Amino acid sequence: MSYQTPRGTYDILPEEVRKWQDLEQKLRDIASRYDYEEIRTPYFEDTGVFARKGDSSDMVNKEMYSFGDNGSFTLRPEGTAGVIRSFDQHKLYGSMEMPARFYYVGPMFRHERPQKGRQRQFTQFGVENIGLKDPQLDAETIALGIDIVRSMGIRSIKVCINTLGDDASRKAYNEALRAYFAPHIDELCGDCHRRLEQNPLRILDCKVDHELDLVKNAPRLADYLNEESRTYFDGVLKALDAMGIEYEIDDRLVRGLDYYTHTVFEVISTRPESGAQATIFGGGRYDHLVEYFGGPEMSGMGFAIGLERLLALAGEDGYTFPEKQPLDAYIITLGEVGAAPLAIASRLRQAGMRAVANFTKRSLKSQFKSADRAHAKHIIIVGEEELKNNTVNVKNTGTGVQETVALEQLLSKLQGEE
RNA sequence: GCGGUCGUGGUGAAGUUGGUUAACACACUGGAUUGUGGCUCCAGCAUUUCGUGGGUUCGAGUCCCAUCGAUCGCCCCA
Repeated sequence: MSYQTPRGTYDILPEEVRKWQDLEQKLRDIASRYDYEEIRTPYFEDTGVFARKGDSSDMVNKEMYSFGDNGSFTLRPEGTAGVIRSFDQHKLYGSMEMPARFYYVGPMFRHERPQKGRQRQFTQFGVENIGLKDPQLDAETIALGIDIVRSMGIRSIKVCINTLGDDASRKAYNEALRAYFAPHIDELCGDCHRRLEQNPLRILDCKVDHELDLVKNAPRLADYLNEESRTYFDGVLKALDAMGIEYEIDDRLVRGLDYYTHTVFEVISTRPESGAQATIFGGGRYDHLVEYFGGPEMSGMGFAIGLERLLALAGEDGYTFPEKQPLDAYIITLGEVGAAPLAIASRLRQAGMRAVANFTKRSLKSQFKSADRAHAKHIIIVGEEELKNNTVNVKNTGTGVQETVALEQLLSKLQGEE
């Protein structure tokens, strides 16, 4: 019998785990600077949490892992829905200071064809703030994401931003788009036929049709924004300017989830190696999700970062991850020494040191090699002869100096050389 | 879901128009040095085996089909 990881999943081996731990530490530190607190929701929810009526995204329509009676449960394909569901379920709007600020880290699941930077189980870090609708908060949320990307040494990025406007603006625009495209439906691709009904906005960023003059000359949302929406967006841009964050306004940017209103953004890698999956993080404001899950009328804002992509870019951009911690002591043996190495290692660990004892009777040479590989600061040689006098030999691998040390003085000797 | 490329040991890989013995390097293990490593030298290390399962052939790692996986592009998105 031999098994391997299912398609689109992967093991994170110890050497890689060190990188993940480094990254997770940074995520928590940065989130904490903005006073975000972690929230942990289940890895699966009732299917309805994700499959909201009228959602046109592929993620919700054909990429979900559903199971149970009639597919009543679904492995979470994204983080926002679960957080908002939880916020409403526990009526946190009644007990928390607004805006409530949450972050989450964990696996997401989508049934897609795997590719570089696209797995079936992948990891996202995301933030959501709920209960305050203010342009400055939108800008601050984007800044948080950029802080994270920068902390991993990634510099080659571009911030793309757009506004979808409020309901009235969006409704007017959608009608204009339908009216514009309907007579030309034969010129559009199959996916866009569906989009015309469900969410005509998405025709604009269709990869198949975007070169068509028909699409290029389509009505622009900017022309349908009402005063309030326009002012809000200007406020966001001004706030970004104030922080010195450069951005590009992309009026084709509409995002994958249909729940967005007003600000939407994407931060992409400009390095060519990142391939087709260049988006590092993306998100936006959502005015109706809190209400949808049974809460009050409250607006929220958030984004999600793909951590696999972040780590890949950190490596490509030359970020150096912390080295494995060296051992304080590696204990090797000569002759018949019984359980003495174990006892010594145990004592060192009680004192808070990292120690490993070699239990094999291999040649000195190979035991020294093992000690080298462990990058031990000290090699303790427990020999049959010395043990009779209650001593061991201690070699400092930094200086190369070797001394005979009485057992009861070993600990203070090692600590003295720290 | 669609299209292209690929799949040989622990790793990187060589493998000619299908023809006895699957290079080479690194890593690993042991020895030279029977109580002291990081250098050097020597030896061992895929032995019904070339992702898996069928097929063609006197004969297949080399050809065909299927399947699983990886990878790149499309779609989608983090």
